[in-house]
Amino acid sequence: MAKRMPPAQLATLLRDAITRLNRRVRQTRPVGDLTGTQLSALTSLELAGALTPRELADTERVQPPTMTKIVAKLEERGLVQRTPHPTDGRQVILATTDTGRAMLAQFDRARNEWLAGRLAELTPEDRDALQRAAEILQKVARD
Amino acid sequence: MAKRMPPAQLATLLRDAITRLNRRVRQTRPVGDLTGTQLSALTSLELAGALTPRELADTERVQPPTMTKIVAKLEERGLVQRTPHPTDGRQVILATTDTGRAMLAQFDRARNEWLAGRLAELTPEDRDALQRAAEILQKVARD
DNA sequence: TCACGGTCGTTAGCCTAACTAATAAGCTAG
DNA sequence: CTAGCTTATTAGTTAGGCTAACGACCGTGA
Repeated sequence: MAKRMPPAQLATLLRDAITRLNRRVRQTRPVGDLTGTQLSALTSLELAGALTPRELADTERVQPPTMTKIVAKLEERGLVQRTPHPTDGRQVILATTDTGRAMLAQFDRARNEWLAGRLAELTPEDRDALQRAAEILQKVARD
Repeated sequence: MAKRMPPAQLATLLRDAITRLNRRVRQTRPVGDLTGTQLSALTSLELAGALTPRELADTERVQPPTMTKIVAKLEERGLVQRTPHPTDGRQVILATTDTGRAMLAQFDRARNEWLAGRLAELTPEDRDALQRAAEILQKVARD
């Protein structure tokens, strides 16, 4: 591995690597027509269990009106379900439907296929390094 | 660090980490108004020296009409320059102008600021891990 | 108790960025 | 020299983001 570099240079290197990999992964968008944004929102919702639109917007780092549109499309396809909030009449509770969960599993598999294949070709040491890095990056990205 | 995980699971973890970090970095769009797309195209062009619109579209993994629009905006701001192809009358040669190069340097600095700050807060060991990971990811992303 | 300020979700309107289809211009091989 | 390919552009559509504005609803303080 190359010499230890200053944070600014590492930032450039990391950003470049991540941008490229991200494009790469996005290109392998599979059959069916959930866009990346929709898939991401649906995933967040599934992970959280149930969220209000506002909460989902916050986790997706998007403004509420944007989330309104995204949710509308997901609802159109029967992937998420709205129910009224039990005590607060303003709020709405969003949750994934069974259809949504099934779709999610299917897409996740297809989406991961390319990257997983690539990773399988690496040495176990390289994979360990990436696993550690992923955990660090999660922390860094978290606000 | 967690137990060693199979490639498919690592792929999910990595993809998630990278998606989040990418959004984060994109949010720190600096002063002046070059969009991410425009910045990316300008960068590719600068790295390659000179390209035709088709070649630039290919490197950006975008369809030619999309690149037409991007280039039009960059040209409007005097950041890239078109010159006719010496032998093929259909083609056009694109290159960055001095203004474009200056803008590029400035934006790159601003773009890195947030991430570099974040990285500076990590331990040297964590930074080493990220550096190694970035190098591995470059390889993985390279077709 | 009720009026008023704040919150939640949505609508409307705008912009960027991507796509496909169609077209004009130019090249090249038979 | 013409028929067919390639290059770039134009036109039109869709997704996805934003801000501004609004109606419905909550909760608190006079």
